[in-house]
Amino acid sequence: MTTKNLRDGKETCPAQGLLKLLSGKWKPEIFRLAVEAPLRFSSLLRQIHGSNKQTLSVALRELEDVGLLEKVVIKQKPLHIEYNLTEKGKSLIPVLKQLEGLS
Amino acid sequence: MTTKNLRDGKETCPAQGLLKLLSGKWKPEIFRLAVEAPLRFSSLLRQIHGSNKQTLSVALRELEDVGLLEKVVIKQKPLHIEYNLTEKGKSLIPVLKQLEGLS
DNA sequence: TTTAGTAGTCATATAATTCTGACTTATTGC
DNA sequence: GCAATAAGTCAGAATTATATGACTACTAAA
Repeated sequence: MTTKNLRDGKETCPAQGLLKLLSGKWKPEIFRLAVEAPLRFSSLLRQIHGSNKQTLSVALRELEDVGLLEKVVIKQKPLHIEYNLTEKGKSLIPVLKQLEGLS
Repeated sequence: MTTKNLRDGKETCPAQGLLKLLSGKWKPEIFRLAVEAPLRFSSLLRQIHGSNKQTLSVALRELEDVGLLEKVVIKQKPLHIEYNLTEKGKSLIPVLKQLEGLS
């Protein structure tokens, strides 16, 4: 799922755009971890097995682009960056909980 | 999204499996049409622009495999086949409506 | 038994996504 | 200035998903 595709806006199915927000191999997992605590890149890389920097980096940017996560730069000893859920991101939580309930 | 991937069952995110049910370029659209009325292959092909027999055929089979659609063979003049929502499929409707509400 | 309509399959080609490993940038402390 | 750490980017390879066009199977009516 490219950012281009995320934005091409030719959807005829109203829910499709929102399903796409979490489409891709790792975004649901990234989102779930973001619900639990603010994300940091290196920690994400350690927690998500089988993925890689490139893919996670792109996924984080796309989640940011669609307004589900926001990036916060923390100028500490070694540079730190946090990804936090936005309000829009938080609004998805109950829907995902409902989805879990259906399994 | 292959059937293999749909079934490999290595999810750590509880909602991911269900998000995958409707993953792929055409499944959300197929599902939406199935909510409106029973699906027929040739009609689907006419209604969904930009896709093709092969892809729709695979998507229908996957939706059937995960238990969202059921296939009904109707032995009429020319052979007819209908795809209908299962109970599981119907249970997804309110969740998708909620998703629409978030856009 | 030929023909027409529906619902596909198959082999192959193209496109999109994900992975790998080397390289880059920014910050702080020595 | 130099090393260490975090957070990436980049080019290219591998994998997965989607598209194209030719072909097949089944049914019923003529």
